[in-house]
Amino acid sequence: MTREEITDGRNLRSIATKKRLLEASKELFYENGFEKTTITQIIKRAGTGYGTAYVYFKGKDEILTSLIEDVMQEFLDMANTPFAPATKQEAKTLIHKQVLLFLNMANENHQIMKVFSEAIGLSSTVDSKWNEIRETNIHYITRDITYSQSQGLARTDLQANLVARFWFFANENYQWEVVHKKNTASIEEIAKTLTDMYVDGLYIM
Amino acid sequence: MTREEITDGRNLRSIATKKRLLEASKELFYENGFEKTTITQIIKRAGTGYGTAYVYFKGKDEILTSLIEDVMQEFLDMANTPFAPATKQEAKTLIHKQVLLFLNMANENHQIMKVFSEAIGLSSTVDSKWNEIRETNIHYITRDITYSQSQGLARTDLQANLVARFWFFANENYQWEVVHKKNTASIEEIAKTLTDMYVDGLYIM
DNA sequence: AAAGATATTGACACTGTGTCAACTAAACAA
DNA sequence: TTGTTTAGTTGACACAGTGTCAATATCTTT
Repeated sequence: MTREEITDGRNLRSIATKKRLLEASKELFYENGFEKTTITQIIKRAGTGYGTAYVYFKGKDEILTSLIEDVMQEFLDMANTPFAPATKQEAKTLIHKQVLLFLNMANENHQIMKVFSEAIGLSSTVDSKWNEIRETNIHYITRDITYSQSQGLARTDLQANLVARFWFFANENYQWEVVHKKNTASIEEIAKTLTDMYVDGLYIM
Repeated sequence: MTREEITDGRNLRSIATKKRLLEASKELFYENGFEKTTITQIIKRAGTGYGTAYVYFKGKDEILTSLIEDVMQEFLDMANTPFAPATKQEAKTLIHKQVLLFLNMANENHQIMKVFSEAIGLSSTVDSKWNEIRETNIHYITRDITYSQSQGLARTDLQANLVARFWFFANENYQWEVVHKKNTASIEEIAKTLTDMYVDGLYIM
């Protein structure tokens, strides 16, 4: 209820310290990746003592999660987009837009996403965060497919949740390719191919 | 040319030592995973001295790669299966069979595959090994799609290599689900859904 | 200015890796 | 058989990184 905005000198200092630690971490993660960055490197660049890092964060993991929180929220928000097409063509347009959004977000945040992808598998916290994003996305895709099926737009002989995973997995992997700048085709081309395959495979007519 | 089968007592002993190290490693990897297993644990179970492990392997990575070599070869071999369907229906049958093979192999070798998946991202050697498998598979899938396109069986408005990645990515992720026993549906159901979506999206008629 | 509260610090204990000089044991030569 | 060489084994050591905590510094309040 009451926003405790205690802003005496000490508090301001501690806020600044935490910020310096985060800034330094971000820089180092971008430069050398997550694993190769050590706490010692971070505190040196931030100009603090070793123990200070552990005052603000439980460890390297928590520093990273702190840094990626915003991007992850974007991903979660993006998942729940209104979807109520009346025709197959309309569905295609909506889905295409969605794929583009997804891939472009990956592209724009490729630096932090790269660190993120490295940390999946390295840190169980990051891992479960990504799984949350995954399952949330799949959940909403399933909902959209079910809707299309109920409208007679999509074939009903396929299980919505299985198709949803299929679709998300393909998107996810292309996303990582984009993040690592390994994509052999342009984002636009990728989006077009993915959408065409998907919609023509799932939708009727 | 000349197979140097020196099998004096010393050599036999060293072979046995290496084998013991591999056995112990396998057991521990299965029990506690790759990362949590330490060299000390391994040499204790193998009944050797600490340094001995480093005589036979450069480190934990090399022990693992040694253990997964066989499975990986299987994956590589599997990729290059004859594919020359005359009709869409025939293509569907062949592809369905292939997906089943892929997922079943993952299922049968789920223990070692689980360790494998953990080590991807943790070890650059393992990572690049998996990438090799990936690219090889995608290469052959691309070849098959191109063939189908040339036969007038598949639509030509989609880039074969992009579709191939799309397809492989979906398979790969389902494979990991199977490996981690996270799959929500049976292997048969998964294979059916994947194949239907894919073939109906890509093939004509 | 003394006391109290908060923030900062680096030395320390701990875990794990990889190396290497010393050691042991088998094979061979005389 | 014994001495020598060669192959195989070993654990102590140096090193790198983590996380903790008692001591210290700095700011705020009385």
